[in-house]
Amino acid sequence: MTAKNNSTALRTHLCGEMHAEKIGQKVTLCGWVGRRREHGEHLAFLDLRDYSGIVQCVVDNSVDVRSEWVIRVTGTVQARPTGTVNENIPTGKVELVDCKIEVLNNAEPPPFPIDQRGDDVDENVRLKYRYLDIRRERMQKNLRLRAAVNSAIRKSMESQGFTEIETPLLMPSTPEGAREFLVPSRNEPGSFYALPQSPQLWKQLLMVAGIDRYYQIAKCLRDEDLRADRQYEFMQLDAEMSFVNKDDVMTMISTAVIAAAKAATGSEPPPIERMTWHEAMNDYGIDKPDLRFAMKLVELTKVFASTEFKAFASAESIKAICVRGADYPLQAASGRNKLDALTERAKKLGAKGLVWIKVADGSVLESPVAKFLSAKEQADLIAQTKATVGDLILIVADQWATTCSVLGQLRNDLGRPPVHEGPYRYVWIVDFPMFVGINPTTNKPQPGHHPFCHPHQEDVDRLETEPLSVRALAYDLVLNGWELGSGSIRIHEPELQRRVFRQLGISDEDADARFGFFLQPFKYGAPPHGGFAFGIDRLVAILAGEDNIREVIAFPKTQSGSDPMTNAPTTVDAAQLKELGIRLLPPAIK
RNA sequence: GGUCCCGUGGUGAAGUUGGAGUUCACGCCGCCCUGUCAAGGCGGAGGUCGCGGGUUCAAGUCCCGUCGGGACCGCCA
Repeated sequence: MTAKNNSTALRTHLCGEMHAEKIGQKVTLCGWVGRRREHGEHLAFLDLRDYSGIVQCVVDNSVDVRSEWVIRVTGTVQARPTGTVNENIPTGKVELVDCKIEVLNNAEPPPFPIDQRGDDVDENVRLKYRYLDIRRERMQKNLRLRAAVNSAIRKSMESQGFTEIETPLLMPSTPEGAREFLVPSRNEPGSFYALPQSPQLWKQLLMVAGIDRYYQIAKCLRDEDLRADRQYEFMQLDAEMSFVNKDDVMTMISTAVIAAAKAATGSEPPPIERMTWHEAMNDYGIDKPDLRFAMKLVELTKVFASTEFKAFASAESIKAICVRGADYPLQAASGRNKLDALTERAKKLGAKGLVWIKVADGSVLESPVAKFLSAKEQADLIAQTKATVGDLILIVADQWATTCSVLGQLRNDLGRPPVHEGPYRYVWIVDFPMFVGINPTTNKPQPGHHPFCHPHQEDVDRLETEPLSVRALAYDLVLNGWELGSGSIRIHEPELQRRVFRQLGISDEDADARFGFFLQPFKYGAPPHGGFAFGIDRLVAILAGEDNIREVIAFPKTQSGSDPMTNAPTTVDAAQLKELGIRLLPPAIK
């Protein structure tokens, strides 16, 4: 964790290096004054703190140093007297005595405690004084863990033959997908650069350029609303490689992710399992399944194939989740109010309704609809769900996609633990559909991923005839229900790319106008290639035991996109706007 | 754009059917204290209850609006 030699002109060691083997040595340490414990005229204990830890200094109580003052202490390392060892800190067996104190800087009292109690402070206050928040052990640990992850990824990628190449931050606007941040051009008033949502276009051009294996730990920017797992700006491991299939890509990315996880946690996760998109939707109702808990979707369509119950009679797909009373006693015992709320939730998510059934003593089904279900249906229901007394069964009957997604969301609502809780469950989701549904206004298929994904070779022929049945050579990496990243084999054949664009309602002329600079190069010998990108902030947050990426970012934005410390974003003066040829509209009146 | 939660000395909280800025812990300042380690004891300072309206004899408390923060939905190809 520390460099071999931490001595500088001002210090000989770090606080955290003060262990028993240093006893007898004269050392000089620099750091901040943590806590001060006074014991009469000629004795006080100071906790001296730097990033490596704290060490106790025994000083004369006449020394005037206070909370967070920056001091330089020269003293002798001594074993603590019998009975005064502190087992709770790594340096607890020793202390510094005969201390000479030099004040390097004094300090106002900090607005919040620079210790674990800072965790409970309003996050807005922490962000306003982020430089003090980062002094705390938690943030020091998180940022250094992040650095270790970055380093492990770089080592892994380089050892696998990848070349690190930086790509531009200022690029043309390509207004597909996420909203872009725009940067006005001074030399060409009225024209704008866009900041990259990802280096996608650049890295594919690097494949045309014969780089073969590219990677970059790249900053990406998206002007979309923020969340616990989303910031305007975020870091991605961005990679692309030539002459590969999807297994090559997933193998190499898995190697880097496993190396990062090992660097962060000290233990290597098992090989990353795979699941098709259809399996994920069918069994978990979501394309980023959280495998840490069961409550899988149970197939019931055949059970109710000839039911008298109207709500089930004509449904394409009937599925259930079983909330085990043994695992989720509160949720399974939900009263009428909670069950009504669940029903409302299901309707909001697109279901026509939600059927709830409680399994009471003697396996009697308690439900408003129990009387509509035959004895065989009830028995089969119990058999399929393996429900026992005290369990709650939630059933949705609808089109397949709706049934799955509604139950998948309810499953997460009811059973999902905080994202950082172990165990870590990585999973590759493969065989995503090329298109997801039809856009009602344009009557064209909607892209599942970006439009450069290569269709599955077996499905290319159905691109025009049955577009919704076409699988893409696309894959996502999921950890504990968070999408870490996604990738695909790209289209390298210009004609196939045009066919895909046409399916999306983008004419050849439109494609040339919007992506010409990108498509033109593919005429000059683009190799087959594919790649991947995954979010470093998300991976680090989970590995650091945090459920919010702000905790692993030095200077994050709030949920409304502002920075309480710098007050960004701010207005700019008229001269700056004039130079850019920009005139502001009056504020909208509500 | 939407739903829900939060806003009380520097920090974290409590504040009842509406009745005096009341309370608790930490921090801060001063004094005391020679083995503590989130030290301890005594004393003190510190608040426009986010802001603006309204109801009321009376509002931290009820109502409306607004600002800020958070969780989620939409959005994030």
